[in-house]
Amino acid sequence: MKVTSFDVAKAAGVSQSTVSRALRGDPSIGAETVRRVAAVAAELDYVPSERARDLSTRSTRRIAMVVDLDNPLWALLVRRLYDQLAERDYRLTLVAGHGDTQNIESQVAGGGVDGVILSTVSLDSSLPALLRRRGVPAVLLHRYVEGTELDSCVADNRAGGAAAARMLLRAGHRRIGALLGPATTSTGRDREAGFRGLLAEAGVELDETLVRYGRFDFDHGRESVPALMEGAAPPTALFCANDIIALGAMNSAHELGLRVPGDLAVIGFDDLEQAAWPTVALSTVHVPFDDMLHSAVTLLGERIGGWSGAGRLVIHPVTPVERGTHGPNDTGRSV
Amino acid sequence: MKVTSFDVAKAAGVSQSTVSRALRGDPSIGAETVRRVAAVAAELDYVPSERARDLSTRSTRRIAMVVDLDNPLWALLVRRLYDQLAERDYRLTLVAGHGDTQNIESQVAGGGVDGVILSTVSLDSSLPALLRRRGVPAVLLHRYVEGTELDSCVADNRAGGAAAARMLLRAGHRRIGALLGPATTSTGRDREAGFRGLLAEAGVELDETLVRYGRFDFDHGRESVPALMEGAAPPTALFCANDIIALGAMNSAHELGLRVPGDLAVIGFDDLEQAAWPTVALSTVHVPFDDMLHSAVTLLGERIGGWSGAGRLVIHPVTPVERGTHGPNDTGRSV
DNA sequence: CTTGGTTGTGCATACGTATGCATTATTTGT
DNA sequence: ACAAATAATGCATACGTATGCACAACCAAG
Repeated sequence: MKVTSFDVAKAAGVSQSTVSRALRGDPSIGAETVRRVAAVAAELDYVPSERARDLSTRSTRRIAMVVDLDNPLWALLVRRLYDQLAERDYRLTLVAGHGDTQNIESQVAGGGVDGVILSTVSLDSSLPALLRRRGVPAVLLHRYVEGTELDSCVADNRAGGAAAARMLLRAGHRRIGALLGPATTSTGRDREAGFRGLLAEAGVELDETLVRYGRFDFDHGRESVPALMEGAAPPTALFCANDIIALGAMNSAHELGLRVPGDLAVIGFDDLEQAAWPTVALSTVHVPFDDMLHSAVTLLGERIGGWSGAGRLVIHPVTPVERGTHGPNDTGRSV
Repeated sequence: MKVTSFDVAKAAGVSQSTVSRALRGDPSIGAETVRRVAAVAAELDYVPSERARDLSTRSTRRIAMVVDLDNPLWALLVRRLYDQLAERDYRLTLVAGHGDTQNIESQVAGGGVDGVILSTVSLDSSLPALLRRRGVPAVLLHRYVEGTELDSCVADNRAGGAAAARMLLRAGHRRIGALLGPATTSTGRDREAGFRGLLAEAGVELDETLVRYGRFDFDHGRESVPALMEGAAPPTALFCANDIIALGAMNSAHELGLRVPGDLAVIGFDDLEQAAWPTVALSTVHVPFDDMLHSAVTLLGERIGGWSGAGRLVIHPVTPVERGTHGPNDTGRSV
């Protein structure tokens, strides 16, 4: 039924190995033979079996990306990653971090992919160790795990947290709240550390009743704001650990009839496309995802190429972006 | 280096075939043997080679989804599709529709995937024909191509276009503009046809100078509005062929200092998550993507199972969603 | 005319699992 | 106690490509 390289070989009057070599551009095959084989292959509508090739070459030219599909950020990452990989002739397979561990492990360690990009591991995940043990090339993206020997590409989240705090302080805010990310992720911790660090440095006290931890999602922002604003001494500004949380917060503020930033200033982190939309104009911290992905793919490529050495950590600089949501309070509510 | 089923066999004192059967739960293997083999396999940290299995079984348990990564809608589709496939123990590989044809074809027809979901084909794409010729199970999602024999799952775009028009008419609009999608897609055409059809039925003339065709993206909306509103007789309402276009239009209106819907009413199509956000409150037409994906996966599963028959077309009903952007004009500008 | 080098092809086998069929051990029926 | 049925396992091979090595043909140099 299906046409194989043997069929092509027979029709072209050569051996199967010659067909394989001719079609793959092996220089040891005569020009005339290459032409004939190519003609016959086209004639028979022959397409090499990817499955057989994968087994024979011990490579699939496929990369798995482990992501959290509930976090809208992944769409941005995947879109860019896809092109980066395509340039190097790699395919992309998606693996959701929320699946059962067993399943995830078999997907990344069963030889079905040449490498793995991890963008969703929490600090205590067993995945990095597994990948190392099995010798599967892997890179951590947007996260890192201490003690692992894997390469990591991250943004300078600590500096970004500090930059966000600085923006709010400059706008005159002193009573500042924070909607932070999960403490189980390096991203969450670093952004928090940078933010707290700068406030402390500036001698501004952070009221812990105005600090909430939660997931990196819309609902965290949306559900936290009402409680915060109904307190006795509500904040005049809110640091959100990423843009999604910030968008949730802004929407909640809108529902409560609060003006942003007049009644409540908001600042995010990531600089999603939406943040730049006129109707949003979210002040945030720009993360160079393109650069991060580029490094990640480069590092992964080196590992796949056989490079073995200590795990490297590439930290990408971030840039504060002043838009319209971090401005001063105009209610006199501030200290 | 890598541990194979032969290694496990030797260590357990059985043959390779017994290992294979034991680990896959073949009932013809004795309980005691299964136990011993499983123990040894765990001991040796054995993981079956996916590549070898793929070749041997002529199946990869992998589905390719061909999408347009520039359209934010794909993120929503993929997220849901992933879970649907996971339930049936299938993996997901992404294929960008914007890549070069050669590459796309080899990805879907090289035997690397068990089936294909096409969500980005234009009406003249050669992909459906290719897949049929090679006998690769495939389903069209959110699009259809006339004359193809593939199964298709779509929304009732025609009815949706009509519903949108009806909402605008009920709010009193008579001078209506439209930002339509590409005429090369069934989605674009059907939504347009439904919209035009209902206006004609209601005896309302559509001024062709207020109609613009473009891509299903943010910029289409954002760039079209200024030109439309600067004309001699600007529209009081705008039908956008999808929510992304509508969001672009709303942002543009915001930049021009126009109130929505007071100065310009806007209506979208798809009902993305964002449309329901309080700050957006976009009136739109709900498309049941979950249901569509469910049918698509079901149909595809049947095809993979060997079912062969005429191409089926499943049309899913849509629901108008009245939010805050389609209301009446309050400037007296209307006819 | 011989030797050594080059070029182009074929042979044989590896990749690691799944599975049809034959084989042996065990149980059941009479 | 013997034939027949059943249960458990091993043997051999298929899946379709890539590739190391041997080989044949041809050519140039001595």
